[in-house]
Amino acid sequence: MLSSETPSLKPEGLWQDVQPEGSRRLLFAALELFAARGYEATTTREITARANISPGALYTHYASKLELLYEISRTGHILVLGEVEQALEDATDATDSVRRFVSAFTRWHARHHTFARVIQYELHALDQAHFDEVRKLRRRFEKLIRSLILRGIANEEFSVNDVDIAVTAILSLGIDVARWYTPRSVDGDELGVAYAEIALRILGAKRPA
Amino acid sequence: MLSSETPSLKPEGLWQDVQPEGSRRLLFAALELFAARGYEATTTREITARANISPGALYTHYASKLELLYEISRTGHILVLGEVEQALEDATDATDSVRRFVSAFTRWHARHHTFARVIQYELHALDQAHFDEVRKLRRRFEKLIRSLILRGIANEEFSVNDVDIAVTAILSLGIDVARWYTPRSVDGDELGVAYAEIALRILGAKRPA
Amino acid sequence: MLSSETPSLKPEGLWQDVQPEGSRRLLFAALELFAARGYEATTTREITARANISPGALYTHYASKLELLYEISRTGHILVLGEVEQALEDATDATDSVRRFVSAFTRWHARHHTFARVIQYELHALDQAHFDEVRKLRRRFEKLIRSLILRGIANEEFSVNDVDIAVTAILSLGIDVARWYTPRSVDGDELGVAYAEIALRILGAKRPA
Amino acid sequence: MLSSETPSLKPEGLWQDVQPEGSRRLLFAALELFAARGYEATTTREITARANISPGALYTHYASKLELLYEISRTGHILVLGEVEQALEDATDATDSVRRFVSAFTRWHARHHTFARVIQYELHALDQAHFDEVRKLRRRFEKLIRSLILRGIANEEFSVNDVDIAVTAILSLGIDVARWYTPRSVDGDELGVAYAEIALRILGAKRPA
DNA sequence: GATGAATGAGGATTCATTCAT
DNA sequence: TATGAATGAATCCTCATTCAT
Repeated sequence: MLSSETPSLKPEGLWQDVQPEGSRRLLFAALELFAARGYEATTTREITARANISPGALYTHYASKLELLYEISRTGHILVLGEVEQALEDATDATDSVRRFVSAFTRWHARHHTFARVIQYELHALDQAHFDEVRKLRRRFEKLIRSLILRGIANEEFSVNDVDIAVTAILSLGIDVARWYTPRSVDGDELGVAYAEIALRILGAKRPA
Repeated sequence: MLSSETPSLKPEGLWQDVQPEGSRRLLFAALELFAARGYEATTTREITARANISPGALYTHYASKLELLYEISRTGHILVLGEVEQALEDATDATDSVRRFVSAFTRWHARHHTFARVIQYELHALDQAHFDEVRKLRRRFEKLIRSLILRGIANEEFSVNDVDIAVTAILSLGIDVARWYTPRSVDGDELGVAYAEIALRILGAKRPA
Repeated sequence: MLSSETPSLKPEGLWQDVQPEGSRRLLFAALELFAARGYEATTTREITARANISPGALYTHYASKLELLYEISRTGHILVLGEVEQALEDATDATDSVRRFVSAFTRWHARHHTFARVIQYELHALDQAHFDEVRKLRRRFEKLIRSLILRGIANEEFSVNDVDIAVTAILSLGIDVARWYTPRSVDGDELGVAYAEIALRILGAKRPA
Repeated sequence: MLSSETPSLKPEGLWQDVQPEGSRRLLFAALELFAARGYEATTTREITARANISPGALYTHYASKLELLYEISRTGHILVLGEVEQALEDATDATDSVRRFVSAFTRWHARHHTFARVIQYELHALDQAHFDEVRKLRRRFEKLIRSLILRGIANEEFSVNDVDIAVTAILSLGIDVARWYTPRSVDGDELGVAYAEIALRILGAKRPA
């Protein structure tokens, strides 16, 4: 029932170089199950069954169920970051940058809502060391959007009451997409565009259009 | 260690009429544990230990661990709804209404972030029937904010591109507070005020102040 | 097959005050299985089956399989020590004392060879903390026999080349009984008497008889 | 950490003709691990890792983990027997023979305490057929020392109450060395000499010196 | 011979729930 | 109502062994 409904737009080339194949299949299986049921509600047997390998074979590839979660979390964060950074490459002013950031960030969370659900809502299961690694990556999003906002304020492109709250709100909107999004609701691209517009409104951008 | 850190501002009178006392203590214990560890990662023994009763006694009060989650989810939703509805009582125009709605909704999620975490992120564990009950309650928030927005548009108080997306974004901001909020970050009241302002910007309100 | 062959002379009153009954039955079951197969080769399911309880019930009584081993080891050492100390109560000179020590020590290892096998050969499985506890008890045997030997030397009852080696050899003889003894070979009492005689010979006792 | 502490005086030429090298390395690896942790607590992966070969390669050399234990047990017994027999070659009377037997037997157990631990305490894991093979070898020690004692009694060199018990005690002392010996305690040669003396005392030898 | 991914039965332990007291 | 011993299915993980390469 899981596989048929949501064909799960796999990010192109996702984990394509993970070898051997069993390792890669485990990542995909765990990703979809963690997203659907949550980390603790997913059993290792469900994962291996979905990956078409025996129960024990999980451990020839990963040290534990938790390591699988960490690997997914880590690569997930790197993927979004990559997408956002790429979107920012040809940006002009702060307004354009924020638009690009928000639409890329939002679009990723919509398109890869399965993946996004895991990296946004299953981190609590990680142990401290792994959690800290992931947190470092997460901080980069915050720094990035904050610097764009500050630039826009300096330029007088934006008019913001409280920078911290603006940062939080803009990231929050994108992250929460993972919670409510289903492919039926909106197209990811459209949502990205609409959310970029919303972000600019939040920032009191002078020329939002 | 759980109890000391976050004194968990108990909503005044929360569950005050739940009898006998064991039932009430179980609700509080489960609430804090579900919030801290998640539903599946919490054991019934942890709950009963925290409630100072024997493991078996849970079942003299509730039919199952799941019923405890349902009871928490249900009352949680009713509480927010009550708070929001009360805030709307003396509202004037759509702008004032949205401000009241968003600041009440946000403030509740901040002050009762423990509670909010459970009702926003642990619903997946409910069975279909109970989930549907809760969903009915959740729909009321959506209907409420949507009607306010539509009124503001009709009044020409607001200027909105896509109503669905505006509804989603505004609720999203409030809900996501449960994920990131800690008492150290901001005061719940202030956050409510700031988020109300943000909501009005999202809606393109003519006189946001 | 285990239970029928060796009726396993239970030390009178052994664990008779252990409550509840499940705990006591587990001790007996584990004792016989650890003796017969070794700690690692014994499964918790074998133990619980022999104790006539369900697999999970082991953990209502003991924290782990290892704790069961520790409990057996600890009480075993205390039992031998008690028997030896009691035997020494009415001792006269060093010669008499050594005779009483060795015959009690040896007799215990023969009669309770099942028990003895566990406390002499399964200690390697204990963790450091528990092992240290048991080692403290073991040192008391060494101190005890050493003090008797030293007294006999001072009295000129004994004539010994190397006290350390004599201590080791005498304890060694008794301990090794656990390895080879079967009820068919010799009676425990007779063996005790014969080994006491051997010990006195080792010590070069003047009047061994 | 295992290898550094106890350089494990390898019996000269031990397994020197075992070919190919992987087979020999496996024997050494298994020997040290079985001695340190016990047979069941040792995994085949630990053995192959220590032997610097892949997990699967064990099975190109031996049919099973158990065969490795058997091979070690068998050769171990043959080695001690060889050493004892060689020591007896130039023996004169029964007194001299017992002295040579006991000191060789004891010295071997001390010097090769690692090896000795395996052949004395891990036999329980063998299957019946292999155990019987080993038992045949073990009987030869008993027969040998018994014949020496009987000769000494006939010669009136010795004065013994119970031959069976004397045989058992003397072998017992040597075997138990494997349990307690560490290179720090005593030198193997000295221990052999001291234990030979003790054996002669046990036998009531007329001229022990 | 050697590799290392894969197997699958079985290991200790957990845990929601039951039930005699 | 409450207890706490007991249940038994399920959990994560291990491990001797196999086998395609």
